[in-house]
Amino acid sequence: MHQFLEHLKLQDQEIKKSPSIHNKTFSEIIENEPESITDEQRRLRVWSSDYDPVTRSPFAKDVSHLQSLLEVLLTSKNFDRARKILEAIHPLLSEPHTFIFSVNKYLQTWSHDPSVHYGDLEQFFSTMEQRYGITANERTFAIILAKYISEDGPYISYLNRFSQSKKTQILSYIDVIGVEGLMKVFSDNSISIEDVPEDLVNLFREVRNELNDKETLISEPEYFNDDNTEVPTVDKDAESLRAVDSFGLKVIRHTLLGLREEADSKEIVSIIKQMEDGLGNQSWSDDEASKLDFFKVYKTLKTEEQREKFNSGLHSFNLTRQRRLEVRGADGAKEKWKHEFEEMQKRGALPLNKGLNAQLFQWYKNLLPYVKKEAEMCQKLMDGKVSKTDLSPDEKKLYKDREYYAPYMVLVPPEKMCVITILELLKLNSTGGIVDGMRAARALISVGKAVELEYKSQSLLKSEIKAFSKKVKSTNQWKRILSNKKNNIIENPDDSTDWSYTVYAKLGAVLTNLLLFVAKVPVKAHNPTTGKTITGSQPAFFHTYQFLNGQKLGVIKLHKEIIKQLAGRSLSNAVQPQLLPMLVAPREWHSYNDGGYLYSRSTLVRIKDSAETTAYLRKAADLGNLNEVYDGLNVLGKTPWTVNRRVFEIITRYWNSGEEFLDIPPIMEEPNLPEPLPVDAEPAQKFEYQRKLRSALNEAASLRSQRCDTNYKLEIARGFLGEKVFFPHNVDFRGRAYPISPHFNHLGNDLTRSLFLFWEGRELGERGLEWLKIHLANVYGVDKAPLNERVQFVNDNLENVFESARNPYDTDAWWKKAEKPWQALGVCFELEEAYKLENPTQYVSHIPIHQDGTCNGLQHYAALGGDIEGARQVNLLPADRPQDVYKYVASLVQKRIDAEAEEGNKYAVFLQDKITRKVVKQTVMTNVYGVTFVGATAQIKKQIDQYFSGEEDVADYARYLTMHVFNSIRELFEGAHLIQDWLGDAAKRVSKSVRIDYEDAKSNDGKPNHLSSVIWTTPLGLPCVQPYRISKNQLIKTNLQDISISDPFSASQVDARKQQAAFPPNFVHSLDATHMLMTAKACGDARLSFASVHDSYWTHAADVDHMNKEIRNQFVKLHSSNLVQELKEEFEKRYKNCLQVISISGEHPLAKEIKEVRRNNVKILGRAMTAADEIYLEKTRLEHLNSEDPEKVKIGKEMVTTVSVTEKYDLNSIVGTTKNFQILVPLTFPDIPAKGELDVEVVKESPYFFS
Amino acid sequence: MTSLRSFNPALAKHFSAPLPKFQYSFKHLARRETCQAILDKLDLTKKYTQPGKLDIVDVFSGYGLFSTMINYELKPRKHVIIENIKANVGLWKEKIRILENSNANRENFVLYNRDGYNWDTYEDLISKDKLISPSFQSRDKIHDELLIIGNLSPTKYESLIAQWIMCCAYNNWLQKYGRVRMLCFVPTATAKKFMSGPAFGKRNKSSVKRDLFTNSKLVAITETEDTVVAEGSGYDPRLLFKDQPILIPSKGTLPTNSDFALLEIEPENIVATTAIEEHEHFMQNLFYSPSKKVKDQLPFIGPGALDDLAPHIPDEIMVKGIRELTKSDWELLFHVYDNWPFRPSLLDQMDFIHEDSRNF
DNA sequence: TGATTATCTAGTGATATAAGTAATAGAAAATAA
DNA sequence: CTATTTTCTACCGACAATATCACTAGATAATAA
Repeated sequence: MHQFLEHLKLQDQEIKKSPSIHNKTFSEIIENEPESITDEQRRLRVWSSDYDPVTRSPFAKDVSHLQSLLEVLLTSKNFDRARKILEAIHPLLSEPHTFIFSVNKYLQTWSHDPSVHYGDLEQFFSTMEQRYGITANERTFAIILAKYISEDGPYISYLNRFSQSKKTQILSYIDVIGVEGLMKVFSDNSISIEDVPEDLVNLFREVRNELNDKETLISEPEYFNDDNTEVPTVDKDAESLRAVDSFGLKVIRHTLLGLREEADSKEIVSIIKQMEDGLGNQSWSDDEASKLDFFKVYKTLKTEEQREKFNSGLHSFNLTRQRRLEVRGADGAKEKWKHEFEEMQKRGALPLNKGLNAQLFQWYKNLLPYVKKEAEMCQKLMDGKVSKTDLSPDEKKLYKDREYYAPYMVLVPPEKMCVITILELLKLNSTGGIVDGMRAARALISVGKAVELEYKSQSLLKSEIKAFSKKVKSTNQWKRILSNKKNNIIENPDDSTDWSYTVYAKLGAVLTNLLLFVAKVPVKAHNPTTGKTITGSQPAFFHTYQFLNGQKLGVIKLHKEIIKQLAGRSLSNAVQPQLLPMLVAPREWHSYNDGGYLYSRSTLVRIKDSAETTAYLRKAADLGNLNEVYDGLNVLGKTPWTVNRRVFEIITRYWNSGEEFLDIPPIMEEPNLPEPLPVDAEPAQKFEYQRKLRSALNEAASLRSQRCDTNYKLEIARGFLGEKVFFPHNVDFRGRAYPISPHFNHLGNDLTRSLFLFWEGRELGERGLEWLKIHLANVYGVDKAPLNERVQFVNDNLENVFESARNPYDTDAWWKKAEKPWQALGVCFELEEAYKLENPTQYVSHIPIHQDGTCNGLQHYAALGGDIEGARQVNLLPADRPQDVYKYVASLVQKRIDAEAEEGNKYAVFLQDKITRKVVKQTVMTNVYGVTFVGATAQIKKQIDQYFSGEEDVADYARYLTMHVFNSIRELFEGAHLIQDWLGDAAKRVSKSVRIDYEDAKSNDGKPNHLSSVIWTTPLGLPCVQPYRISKNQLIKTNLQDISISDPFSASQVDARKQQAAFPPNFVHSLDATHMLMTAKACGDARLSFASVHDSYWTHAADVDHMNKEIRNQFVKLHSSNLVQELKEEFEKRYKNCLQVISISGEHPLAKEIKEVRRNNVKILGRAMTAADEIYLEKTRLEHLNSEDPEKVKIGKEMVTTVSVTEKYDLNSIVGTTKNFQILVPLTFPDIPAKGELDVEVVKESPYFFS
Repeated sequence: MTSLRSFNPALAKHFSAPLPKFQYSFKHLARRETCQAILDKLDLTKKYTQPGKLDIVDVFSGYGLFSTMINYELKPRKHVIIENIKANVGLWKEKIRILENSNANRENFVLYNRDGYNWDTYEDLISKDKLISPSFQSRDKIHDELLIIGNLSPTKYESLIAQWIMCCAYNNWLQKYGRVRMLCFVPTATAKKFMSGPAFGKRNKSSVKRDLFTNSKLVAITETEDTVVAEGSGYDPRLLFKDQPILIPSKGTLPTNSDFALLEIEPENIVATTAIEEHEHFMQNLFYSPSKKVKDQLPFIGPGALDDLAPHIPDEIMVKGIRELTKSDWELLFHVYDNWPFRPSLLDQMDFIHEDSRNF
């Protein structure tokens, strides 16, 4: 015992600080620099639990910096520098075997250099082998093989050095060897089909039979253009659309989407021509391809065969467009500005309020030389052509800064960087709570990230071009040949390294600063003293700061003139083209970071700052645990959509009127500002004035941002009219799915949702027609009646429906009174069309029908708790009519209040007749999210405010009412609350626990660190890591201002409060997400079109019955096991090596015993015991107990620690007395609440479970 | 030590009782000797020569030793104690009870159980409850019938002292009756900042405003614990030299070892104009980076400010650091700014974060 | 030349910034005595 | 080790404070031996 305490004394000597390489510039890094790094420093650390095989490298930040430097230096062919970086990486790696990935990266890029020969590669590798003891993997061999091939070396004999299985693996690296290379290899007769990877067999066959279809060879892939080729725009259309333009609907189609490709449109146009007979007397000319309403054509097709052919032709056309969209988007924007600029010049004067685009082009022209110059300076610096010696201190600083970002500045052509900078700054207008401006930090980061995105798209494109070299067939055809290949063929998923925030910020700051410098706007003003009108130009952007509760906030503001020109519109081009909806199905998810768009990387899980989440995810992906998640998401991604043109036209008309209509806000008028006060007004009045002013401005800003947001949605929708579109999805950390494309997606409000149609159609049938009607009733607001009554409701209103469809603009049209009017209108159109047919059931419907869970969170809680009464209220039990929870709660509240009113309670008397469903709804909903009493009171207050004239104290009434609502909810969902409480308690214990690890436990203030997040695994295998930690801020100096961002690499303490409060809702959400993904998979397997908004599942009317069955089956399947019990077991495993702090009475015998142990230890230690010390001793004890050495075990058994003495006691019995003595005990979890009698199977028979 | 001439013997027993345990982050003078020394230094009897006419508004007096002593010295017509912290209200009720018993409260203490932070308190004090009715006096001199005492020692009340200073400029609140002297206990950090002169490291916007709108003295400071005070981390040395503040022994405070300072603030004769509001923004913009020079900070004044204003500003000011600017420098800059046609409106400069207030 | 000391630098932590706090209440965490 | 004071108050999608200075440790330059 004594010795351990002595050892503990030694531990006090500080561990040496690690070097910080992450903010060294490329030239400051020398190979092998950190030789001083010890194995101890390099040791892998754990995140939340040492049970999980998920680790954290202490140098992750440095390694990531070096890897990104390596990549960009290689791209710019600085091989010497890159090599230094490469060798600097090695000592920082906690797992040395991963070094091979970096080596391969170097090797591969280096091998493309013409001056390098295959001998050099082999030489280089053997050097590395000797120096670092790494072993080559198949990719390494593939790289060398590729060099052999390209130099016509003896590649076959090289390949034949390897065993057959190894050969096969080497050949599977298409991205390295390239299709052309593979063809060479395959054409060699010594290679047999057994050597060929399974997924390349097609290619192999193709090669061996190639002679048969030589004529399909074309000289080069169609998109293989240089960056400086012009992107065609269509003048005629731009002209004819200007009228629309003035209403605020700009057209993105011809700049972003209609990058017209003669070659590619040919195929689809010819298909359409072939089908002309079936299309009546319409005819199509070539150049109309870009204006085609593909959906309109598609709908008219009669046979399955036709449709298949059409879809296939369209796919090929769209694939090209999608590529262009992602890779060339920035050019499109520039061309549009240029076009308008030239038009303006032709017409002479440049009117002030017109021609925003021309203005932008002017900025672009002014900005370009500066950016070019900056890039040149960076290049010079990297070439070592700048001497550092005779610089002034200021210049030295500048130099140092430039040295940091230079490697990243020379990657993307200056032209593109200019466009990106302008677009980003305009896009961010009015974000982050800043009116007419943006947060500077966000702006800089965004610009930096946008450059990165551009660079990555470009390099992905380049590597694709390399893989499919020029001489092969059109890429599309090859892709088809290779389509059954599992992995991404154009990229190695291992080597994606994000740039650091420092790089984003510095790069962004350079570009932003230059733009702020050059961008001017013409102004006119009256000089108040002379009365003359002055004209001149002023900076278009203005860097300033704002104070928020006494905190400084860097801000970039836009000039009023620019704001005027934007006039509450959004800039269509500003939507990152890489993130628009897709024209082809997204790439399937194959890995945690591989899926979605073609040329930009998305992650499976949206991660805020948590490297921990990424680590867990990566591990899960490596273990193959995520496949079911992929499957579900892939179903969502494969659902093709189109825009509902009829509804769109109606919306546009109301939108263009500029007036308020339903949920369309009016065009902004001047905000209604309060009258200014005299200067010597009382302080109280002044502050009141400020308050009013703020609220007026806030209101105006809300309206405008709403209008702006809607504008974005409509513009994107317009761009995709008639198109077949897809939405790539990913999930939040709980597994809930979201479309990646912002603004316009089916998760939007009523207006947005009404624009969505399934591309595929399904004949209604009897049931489908009924469901269509039920859907109408639902969106109309009649969703609490039995299904037949809902059908009846629509039947009763059929005339109204038809009338709505025929005269939608009527002032008091029926559809406008619906709860969700736009969607109602959509259904009206559909029904009217259907009834035009003799037999409406034969109508081919495209509209999605929604099935919503009633209080989905509570449904899961009820299933978890087996709580029959709760289950009944949320329709888990079969019933004749749907239960309305809100109404029921309201009635419970009513009962309570009535009772108290009897007794003369004045609150009760007043509120007696004011208890409605609406009053309680929000509180019931948010109750699942753990709303507190105060929060709920605020909600209720808002609801009952209207009944008060001002004098009475509304808050008292609200509080009173809230109390009853809370009690009623608790009474009704007793089971749910028990579960909720259990989850909360478990989360609290975890987030307040201490790992048995001295280093972790030690902290400055003597209190133990709490480092364990709540982590659980969904039934589909997705690890959920709650990302709530106390963030540590990192300061980045840029030449615009310093910015602080939370350091994503810090492993700081958990935010216990947040962990606890958020766990119950997060857990339930992870379950509903699981349910959704399971249902998606099932529906996908049944080939239904499927979409979802968390707890609302969509499909064709005809397929609703089928989907409903799946919804119920999957729910039962999900809840067939005791999920809470499993969770508890998972927790017990994961946190078994953790201690928790509990408080007991100081008088308790255990307390006395512990005091005794502490006293003894203090004597030896010579200082006060900290919690960390106790943990250290306990850790030592456990190590000895678990040792192989019986001698050690013996010592362990004899050791007495503050923790070991607690083993004799039943801790649960101690808790409860006066608590003032804190002790450490092993982490345990309370027993789970007893499950009720509910058999989940019954939901299979419950019609209103989802409806 | 001289006699405690200002100590009210009637309260001797009261102040000999054990000190209250908790102070709600307020700090107080706890020794009669210290208070006496401060009162001697303030020499207020010369400034308020008509005892029968003086009203004292005493905010957050708390423990109240200093209040009772200043009361005993000045013998005011009314001494309004504004307090609403339960424990302190109790203390004051006790004091008044004692005084009433001993001499019918000839000290004229009135307890006003309201929140001293709230502006309405002062409004009601005069208009509704009419405890005092101050006279409007000319702004040529300091008001001699009204005195404000405020214990703003909790750091969170730093905003209050800042606002009280602005009331001097805007001639509102109690300052509308004339230039009313204020005696304020403030945290040491606040005193160091607010009392800094030009070029001192802690010079900030508030200290400029203090310069512009008031004539203030540092009356007393608490003893610093550590003998070694780093350069620039203490008070402005010129200030210490000029005002020769009384040193409050660290054991003479309640709670012990707490640090604070006493300021005597006399409003200057300022005419309230809208320009003052604009100047506030002007100062704020320049003070974004207080270590930079005027020429570096001018662009933050508004779009085009550097080009438009620079020609009107003398070079020697342009190269001065923001903190180095003196009162007259600032006045010159204000003048230039006032004449700039493109100067941004108050509305444009308002710091404002839009919050999404949408709910279901 | 090697050792020692002065000087410089980057990195870290603390503090200030503005200038209504509160219209609400009750538990939990933080902090001071 | 208690009592008081402060903090915070609904989940997710959705991301952010910055300038300055004093102080430290480690690196570099300078100096004297």
